[in-house]
Amino acid sequence: MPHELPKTYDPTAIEDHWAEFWVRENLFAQPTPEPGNDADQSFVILLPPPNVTGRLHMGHMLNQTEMDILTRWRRMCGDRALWVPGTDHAGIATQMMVERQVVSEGSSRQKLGREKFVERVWEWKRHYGGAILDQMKRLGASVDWSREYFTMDERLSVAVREAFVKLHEQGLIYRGAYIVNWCPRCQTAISDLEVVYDEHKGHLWEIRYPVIGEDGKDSGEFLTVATTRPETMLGDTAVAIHPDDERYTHLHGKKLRLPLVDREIPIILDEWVSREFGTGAVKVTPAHDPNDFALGERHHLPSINVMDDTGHVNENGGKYAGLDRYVARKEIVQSLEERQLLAGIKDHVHNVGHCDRCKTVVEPRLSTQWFVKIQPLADKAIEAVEKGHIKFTPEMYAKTYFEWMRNIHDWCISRQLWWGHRIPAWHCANCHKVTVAREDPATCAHCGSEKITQETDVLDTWFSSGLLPVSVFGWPKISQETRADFDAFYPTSLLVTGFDILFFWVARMIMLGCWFGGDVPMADGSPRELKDAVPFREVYIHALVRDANREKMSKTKGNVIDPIEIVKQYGTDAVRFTLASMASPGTDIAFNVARTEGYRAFANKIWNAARFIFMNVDKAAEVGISVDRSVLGAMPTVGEDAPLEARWIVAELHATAARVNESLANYRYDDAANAIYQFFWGSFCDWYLEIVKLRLNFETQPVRGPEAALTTLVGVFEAALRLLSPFMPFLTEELWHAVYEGKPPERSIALTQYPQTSSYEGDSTRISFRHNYDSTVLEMRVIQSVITALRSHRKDLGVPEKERVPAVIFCAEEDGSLTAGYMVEEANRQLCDALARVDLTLKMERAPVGVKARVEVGFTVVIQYEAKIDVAAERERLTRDIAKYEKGLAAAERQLGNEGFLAKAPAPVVEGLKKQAAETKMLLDKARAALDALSGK
RNA sequence: AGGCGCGUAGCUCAGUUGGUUAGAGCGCUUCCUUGACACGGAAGAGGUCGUUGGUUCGAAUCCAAUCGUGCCUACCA
Repeated sequence: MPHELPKTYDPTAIEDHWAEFWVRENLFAQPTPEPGNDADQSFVILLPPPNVTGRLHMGHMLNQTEMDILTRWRRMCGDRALWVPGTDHAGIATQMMVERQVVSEGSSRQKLGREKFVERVWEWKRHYGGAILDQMKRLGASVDWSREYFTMDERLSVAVREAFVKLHEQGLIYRGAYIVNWCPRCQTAISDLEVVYDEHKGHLWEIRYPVIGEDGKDSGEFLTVATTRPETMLGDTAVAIHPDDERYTHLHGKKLRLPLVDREIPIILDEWVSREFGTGAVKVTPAHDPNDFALGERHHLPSINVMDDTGHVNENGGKYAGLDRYVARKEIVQSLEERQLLAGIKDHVHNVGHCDRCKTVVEPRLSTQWFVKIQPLADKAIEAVEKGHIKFTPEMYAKTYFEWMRNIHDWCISRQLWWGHRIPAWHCANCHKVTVAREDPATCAHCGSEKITQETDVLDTWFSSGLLPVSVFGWPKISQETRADFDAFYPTSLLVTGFDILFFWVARMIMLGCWFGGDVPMADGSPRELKDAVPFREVYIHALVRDANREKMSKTKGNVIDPIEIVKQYGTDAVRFTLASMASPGTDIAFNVARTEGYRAFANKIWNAARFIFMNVDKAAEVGISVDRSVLGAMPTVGEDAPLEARWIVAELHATAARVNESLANYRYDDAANAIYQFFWGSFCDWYLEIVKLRLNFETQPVRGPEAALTTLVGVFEAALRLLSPFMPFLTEELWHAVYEGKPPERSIALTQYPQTSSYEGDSTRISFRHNYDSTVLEMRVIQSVITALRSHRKDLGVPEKERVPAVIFCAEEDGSLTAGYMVEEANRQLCDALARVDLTLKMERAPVGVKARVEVGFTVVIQYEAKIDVAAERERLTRDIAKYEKGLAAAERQLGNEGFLAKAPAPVVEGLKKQAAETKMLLDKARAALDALSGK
């Protein structure tokens, strides 16, 4: 069956087909292994769950490309590879989205009521929630779709409830009134990490608070405070000054009358107050500021909440009640001014916190919330990394991790939302105590009353996603029958994620994983130690994908690159390769489509190499020669008697495979990708294919030569496809199937063996890669440099491209015997003849002076061609060369004359430099002679 | 305010423990539509490695200072 491939590679024509094929065939499903399997053989990776409302962006694509490369690589290396996909229910984002939808229909969340609204969210999720995973399917991510999770799934919800109840039993969950970041628009508490600070030009209002005299009446004196949020004064319960502030010593023990509210408040002394800032007197509003709250605790001050859920002044605000916080601010400032209590307004630049989701200004607010007492969990999480049970790449992120973990605050886990895991706590109307339970209780655990109602708050989304590494493998329901997954797949091998997620997934998964993973005994029944309780053994952190100008992508700037669009234009493989080749650990990726264009060209190059190969396979078939496909699938080998190019390309393939395997083991996707690129294009196509063309003359040559050449050609190509496959799964899948002409030994290239160099050892009739690599490559390099010198020289002389010309290569004694040794071989001279289009003669002597020549280390070539020599240009070139050589030689001689260098530098370095100096001297002499000869004319 | 990075060719980036003449892709110049490929081939040009000082026989690499630049954390009213 002849191969029919179009001249240009068109990714769109094949990618959909294979993407569907991989999913349909369930190719990457990793069934639960039989008990007793070695967990060390597993490579397990959990997709950091994208937001269910999300669309795929470049960051995801980078993240997934890296995971897919590793997973495909480990799978092909023989590991039990498992990549588990899923999505996160994303409490606030999803609720917001559906709420907007409901409002656009003229209804509202409140009108629908909790139950109906939650049903609406589920409905939305069923219809649109799979978008990002569908995109993943199209991009060929080799995940196990049969294990797809959603954080609100029943089995994962069981884990959430278990974790909550357990932490509660352990005394690590408490409920209380504290200052939290409150979003008045989302009407929920949000985490510190969901608050983004923006610099904002505001004001510092200075307000005069009347001092109350001994008699209980205003003394006529004032204490001036400074504030950026004057409206919070309605809730002031003190004013604080520094105890050593001499300006205010006489006010110690006095009271003030809070303007507009007429409340008597004390002056308190606290060293926290900065004497330099503002007026040195700070109003204290414990219900609306975390620092003030702490002051209030220290000084036993009451907290007066003056704001409601929506950011409006509440009934405690007297006549300002009902006003929006900014309207209230304006009116309060005006009232103060009218009463001459405003001492001044100064411009003040400060940071204002905004809700990460909706950009509304966050209101620090006292409210009753549920918290996790985090220190015990953090301690374990710190220990796990300190002891090396979890390794970070790049290492510097461990520092960031420690920094954050060591300064951690208790975790506010309650959210005033409807979409999420509802907190399993019931309040009793009778005894007012709380019942926390695994199963919904009918009565209060304390007094037996039936008048109990479930807590309305839900849990922070991270509470559930942080549990994923344990929960996706069955925790907490680990029994003798159900534990096979956990035994085989926990701890997972690796988490791949962006640095911006360090404190979300990474930190939380480590804390919760170490805490609950340890509950599950090992397969042999022994207790699980911390090193095996960790959720993953390694963390690889990648950087940000920026635009071509290194700008951060953002919707407002309009510079967002949609990966799907780029994929449509250039093909998935090209985009993947772009990301991989730039994914150097710790460096942001400036995504430039010019580069993707280059890798599309690379794909096209391989495609055309395949066309060439298939063309020859077909030609061979016509004369009855067929390729022995039974030798494919392993690492190609050749005998010592094989022609140079065959020995060389096989040696290069082995070297490349070694480098790629090593690079991937160190997360050097860039090194790995570049090594393959260099091999495929620079070695295989540029040199090997050009040479092998000479061998594939089926009509005129004896059969054995072309047949052997064809076998090596196909063998190396097939192995190289496997090497490239994790990076370019689509192209390689297509061509690999074509190599086997529809009768492949596996369903997919992804299930074949990854090229390894170790398989090359042990067979003495074959050249050993390690043993012969150097000599083969050296020989080839010499041939290449001769060919390049000839080509270059042709250009200098202006020889027409197609013209075949006589040439002489001079290898004098002083040049050493290396080149001469190789050029004595007729086969090698023939290679030079063919690739440089010359008729080459070897002369073991010095090149004649005064002849236009090309001088190289080890040899000189002269092409016999009548050419007009541009004397001026030639002189300029020689002069430039001489200067370069002189400089190099002087530097080398200076160092060689340095006794310290000779005494201390290692011998190979000294030897190398000596050799280099000699070579440079030779080149310099010849260049000088040539210049003299030129001038003599 | 603290912490962490980065500064190498026109652009985007490699350069692992200091060691021979600092690499790649894209872009650029010249020539070539030769039977795999013009998304191609061939040959080239292009860098005092931000600056200054130090350690060393030897520094892009280590140290210090300095300039520039980016990010993270905190959030003094």
